[in-house]
Amino acid sequence: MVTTYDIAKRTGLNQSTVSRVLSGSTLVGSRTSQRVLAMCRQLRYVPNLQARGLKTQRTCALAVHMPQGSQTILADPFVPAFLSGVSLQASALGYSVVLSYPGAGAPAANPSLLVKSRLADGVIHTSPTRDDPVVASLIRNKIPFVTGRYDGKTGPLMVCVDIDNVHSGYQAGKFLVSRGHRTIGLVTESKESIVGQDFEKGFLRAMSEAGVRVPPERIKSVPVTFEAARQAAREMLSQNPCPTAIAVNTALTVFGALEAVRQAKMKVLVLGVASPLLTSLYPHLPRIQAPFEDLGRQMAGVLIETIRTGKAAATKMLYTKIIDRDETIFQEESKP
Amino acid sequence: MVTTYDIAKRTGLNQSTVSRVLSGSTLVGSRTSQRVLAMCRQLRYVPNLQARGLKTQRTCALAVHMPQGSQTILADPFVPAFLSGVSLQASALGYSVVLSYPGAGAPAANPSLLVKSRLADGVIHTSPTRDDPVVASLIRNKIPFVTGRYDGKTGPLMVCVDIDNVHSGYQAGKFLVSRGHRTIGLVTESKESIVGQDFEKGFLRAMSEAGVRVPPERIKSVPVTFEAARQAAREMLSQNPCPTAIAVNTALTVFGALEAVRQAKMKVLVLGVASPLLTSLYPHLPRIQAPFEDLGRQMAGVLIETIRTGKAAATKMLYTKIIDRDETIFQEESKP
DNA sequence: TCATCTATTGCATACGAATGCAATAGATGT
DNA sequence: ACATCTATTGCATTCGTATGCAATAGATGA
Repeated sequence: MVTTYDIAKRTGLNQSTVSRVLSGSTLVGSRTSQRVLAMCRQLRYVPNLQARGLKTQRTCALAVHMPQGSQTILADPFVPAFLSGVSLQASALGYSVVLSYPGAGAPAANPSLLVKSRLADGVIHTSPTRDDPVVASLIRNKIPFVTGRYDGKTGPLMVCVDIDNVHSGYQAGKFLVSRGHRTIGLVTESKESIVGQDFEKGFLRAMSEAGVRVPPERIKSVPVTFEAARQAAREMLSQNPCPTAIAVNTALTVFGALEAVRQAKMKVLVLGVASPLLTSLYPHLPRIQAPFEDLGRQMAGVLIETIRTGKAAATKMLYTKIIDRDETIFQEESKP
Repeated sequence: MVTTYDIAKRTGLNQSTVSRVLSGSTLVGSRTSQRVLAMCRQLRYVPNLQARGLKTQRTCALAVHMPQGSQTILADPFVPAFLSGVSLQASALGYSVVLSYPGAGAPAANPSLLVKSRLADGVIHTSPTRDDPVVASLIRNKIPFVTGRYDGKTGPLMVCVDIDNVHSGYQAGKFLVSRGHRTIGLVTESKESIVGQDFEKGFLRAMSEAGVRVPPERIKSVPVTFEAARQAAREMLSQNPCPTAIAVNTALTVFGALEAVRQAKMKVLVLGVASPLLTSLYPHLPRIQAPFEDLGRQMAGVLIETIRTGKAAATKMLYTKIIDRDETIFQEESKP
């Protein structure tokens, strides 16, 4: 392994000077600096980040804590897009990414431990649950972290970045109204989910603004499964009056609703959350596109800011778009 | 931060003794050992892995290098399942996981750099391309790594672990024959792909063993897109004789083939690679299940073995299963 | 020419854990 | 009681980098 001592020896300088060149200190003469950098390239010097971290007390790494329910998650376009966003932004800012998985052994299972054992400087925590013990632990240990919308206790180094689902529902509702629909059904994930609640809230606001009444039987909360969504949509389609459009708020349940419409052989528009597969299967369908990759980007950026400044960056909201035949409409015009 | 010195001070021992207790040395008295461990718990001691790594020259971390084509990848059930397997096995063996992404900045974009900068001890490299420069770099730098099937140059610390696609194709063909099919079409990914070639090879072997002739127009290689697969299947369905079954070798193209069958309103069996969505949409369809999570597990395990022993572990092959109405058949019986 | 000042560079040490070697304690034998 | 041996423990150093402080060079002024 090539160290700063090797560079120093070959250039006839002191290790400390080499170190200063590498950390961009202004205390070094430009000729010396050139010489050192040339030698570093020649010997293919790569800094030892463990040693650097030991000295500076920082790791320049972010831990990403993934939710466990692989079953739910696997069907989602969320993970790869999100991780890609996190990775790209992190590395653009000089940070690397470490994974944390519940169910794994220590310290990987516990993001607080990951930070305390100096494998990361902060944590990205996706989809917190109510009274999330992981969040509590992060606050207690004064660890910089960013999470989704969270109702519980907050901390001085905690930041929230999330997709605005109220806005998403509002946008969806407004879009359908603008397309002439007046009898609109809604299929959201179960009542316990904040995501689902928010979407419904926004949707209903759009309806009331448009003067459209939505009777309770036209709003169905279901578990996030294909079958549950299909059942719900099927029941809705047999109602009188039958909806001309159905809004759906997850990337999986869309397929259930579409199947119901298909089986019923009816012309009912399904507006759901985009996934690459949905685009492939129904390229002409309008859809709600959630910015998962950007969510990763923003979370990484905001977390690094928090780590660097030592105080929580500002909360951030991201907005969905409605995509219609490859044209983006309703992009941000109705953003609060 | 609580260090071994703090533990030493509070127990009246020397730091070296504390360190020995923590690393499980036999050179320590059991009473002393108890005392130290109790104090560690009391002070919530967490070892500083940067310091440990600096001294031991190891990081106990694996780098996972993900392929870039997010477009292809996003539709796949591969990423989340695979990462989950890697994470779980790695942490079970005391390792953590670092992400490497092409397109990211240094060192995250280059797994060799990740190892040289001491962020990981070895690399998991999924889906190598022909003459992969990343593989070449890993070999040149004598870095322990595991990758998929690879035809090019090999190295002393390189291990291959992959899903046996010849076997998968063979299994698929044999299954369809056992179900009475004799006119069978095949849709594989494009000719350049080793995965597709292998699948076809195995499939054809099964056909010839069964004495079934497959004319060239019943074998189609297509790009991995919904639309290309649909076209290919549609053409096949208009042939005379029309196939009674079509085998498809990716998790995305299945949907294209299914759509073609559906539009043609024909009763043709589509046997494709399983994904959670496929299971949701067509729960009763038999399907090829690829062990992505296990692939992650095995790759992590084999890599850690290679790191620990300093020489390449044995190459490993994993086998797909055919799932039929929640019963697994053809599991390993035809494994070479 | 000499004093003074600034721009560079070198020296020494610290970060926290691991480990070879020396030192000490207690146990054992005679 | 003494020597010898083994089981523990302590001491000192190392890993590679960063950084406060001291030292030196060259530049500037009078």
